Amino acid sequence: MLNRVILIGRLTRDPELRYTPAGVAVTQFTLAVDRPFTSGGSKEREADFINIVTWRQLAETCANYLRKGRLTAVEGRIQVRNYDNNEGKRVYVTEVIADNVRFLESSGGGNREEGGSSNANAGYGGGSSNRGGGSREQQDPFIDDGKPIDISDDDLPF
Amino acid sequence: MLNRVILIGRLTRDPELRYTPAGVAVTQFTLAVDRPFTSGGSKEREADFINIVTWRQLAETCANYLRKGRLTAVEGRIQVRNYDNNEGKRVYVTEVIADNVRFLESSGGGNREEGGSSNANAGYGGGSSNRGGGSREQQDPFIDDGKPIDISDDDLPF
Amino acid sequence: MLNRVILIGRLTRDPELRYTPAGVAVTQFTLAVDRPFTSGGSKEREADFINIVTWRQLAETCANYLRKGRLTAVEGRIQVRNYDNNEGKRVYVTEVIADNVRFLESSGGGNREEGGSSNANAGYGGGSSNRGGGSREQQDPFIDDGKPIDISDDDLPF
Amino acid sequence: MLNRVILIGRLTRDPELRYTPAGVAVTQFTLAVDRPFTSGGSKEREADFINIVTWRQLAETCANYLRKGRLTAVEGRIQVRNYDNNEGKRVYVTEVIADNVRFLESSGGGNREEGGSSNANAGYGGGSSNRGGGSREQQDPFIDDGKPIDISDDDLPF
DNA sequence: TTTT
DNA sequence: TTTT
Repeated sequence: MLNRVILIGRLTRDPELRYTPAGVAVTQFTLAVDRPFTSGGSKEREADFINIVTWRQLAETCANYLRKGRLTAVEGRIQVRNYDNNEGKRVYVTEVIADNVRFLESSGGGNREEGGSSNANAGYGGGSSNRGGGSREQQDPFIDDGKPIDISDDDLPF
Repeated sequence: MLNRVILIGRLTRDPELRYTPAGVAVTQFTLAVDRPFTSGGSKEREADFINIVTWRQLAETCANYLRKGRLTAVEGRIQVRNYDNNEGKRVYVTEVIADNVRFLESSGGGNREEGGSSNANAGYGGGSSNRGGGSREQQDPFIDDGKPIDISDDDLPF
Repeated sequence: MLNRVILIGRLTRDPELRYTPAGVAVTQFTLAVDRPFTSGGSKEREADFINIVTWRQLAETCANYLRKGRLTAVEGRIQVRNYDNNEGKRVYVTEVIADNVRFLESSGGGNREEGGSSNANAGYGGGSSNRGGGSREQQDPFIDDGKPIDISDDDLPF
Repeated sequence: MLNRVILIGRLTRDPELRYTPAGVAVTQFTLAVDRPFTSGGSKEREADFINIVTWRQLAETCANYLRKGRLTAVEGRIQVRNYDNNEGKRVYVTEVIADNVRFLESSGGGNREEGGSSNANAGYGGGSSNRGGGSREQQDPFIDDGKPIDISDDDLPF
């Protein structure tokens, strides 16, 4: 009936872009979301590692501009898939299907692998527009203003 | 950093109340949340089955008043636990830790097991106040007004 | 950047459907959302009265099926408009622009004006399809199943 | 019943800290939240300017560390107050009462008034602990790690 | 101007 | 393993 999730956290690694056999772009990444407390006596801050999936144009934009370590806001819904693994056991997978992603940090801010970002973008961008279709020409949105970026998907079923 | 979930769906079965060795009440149930679309050519409405966990006073109230089939709103955060199963394989479990639950349907409305509700309440309520501590005397909130109920936990870590 | 609101409350009166000069449907209603506490010594439950605006197809469906007193979930974003009133003073108006509305109560449940619903629907529905265009033929969704209804707008700017 | 808001935007000015006659800290600020589209033919990005109110410890922390222009996430609920103005007319005020605020930018990042931040903090901090009570000694959380800060209120009524 |  |  109603299923809404909003998360802010950091990517645990660079996003992974793939294509379905029909050529639809899918990007997956994991968000580390710090818990609002420390458990037990531990001074260590714990986090939940939450799998995010994006589709189509949003997938391509995420693949182009998100990188490991970036602070990111994600809006979407929880989806629970299940499949039978190779031992015939049913496995349940919970993911957040994002329909709105906000890049809260420009390439310069707090990213440990400086300079890697624009290089990787070119690679991803080139590949995607050749294979997946639907990818408009994009510029690195961080180049001219340093402002966070807003992107949404078109809200189609997936 | 920020982790917020809001769901509306129906319980797939009666909630299960347990107690930790330290006597803390924990209630679990599953919410069936209809997806906003039908996939492929199917006319069948699909749902996500999302596991909900509540603690302490909120756990007792949920065990007392929620029943299979009831339309319910849940507010909380996504938590990902992992443990090693008996084959030494790491298993990941995703749950929503609820801190706010709203009962959107009184016992009369759309429930197939009419009258079962107040009976079960007594059973649960008696058990919980003996074992778990912290349970104040409660009346069936549906008796006198038929209004939805609001309950929240105290927001402590768990 | 990100602006998300989720409310559950009851309509303070029947929704009002209008049309812009260009023929676009707009429906407004107010949601009474009980506060999670009682202020001061008062036993009275207070509420916030929050103005909701819906557009186009969602507006027509809300006008057709929502009625005073109905428990309703609304998802949307906060919008702040301002205009200069007839004394030349700037007035600020805050509304929630809904893109998703869930009817949590069928016509039978908790509505004091029994039977008024289907009558009013016909009136609204007839008027709207004549004037506004874009309104598909609709049946009362409560007739055959008594399930809550899900409706969303098409996510266009407004 | 349920009333949840999540916003990400930038402060339009420095926050304002006041105290009630009873000595309770209240901080107000306005968040500029860019709309997800541009209206009409305009290339200008529009924003909603949303008033935020925080209470007690959260108020003091916001006053200490938030500054004009900072990217900030706010979680809370919509509240509608009304009062009669000096012409005897009823005025309605809509605000977001925040119970959770996340500072998404450290003092260095994207702030146009460089260096102003730590100075102002000291001023506010000193004042608040003298007048308001309840303010624990705090360090500038940005000094040692550059990570965003998480703060919540104690969830009491206000 | 407010709902249950 | 699922609800209406």
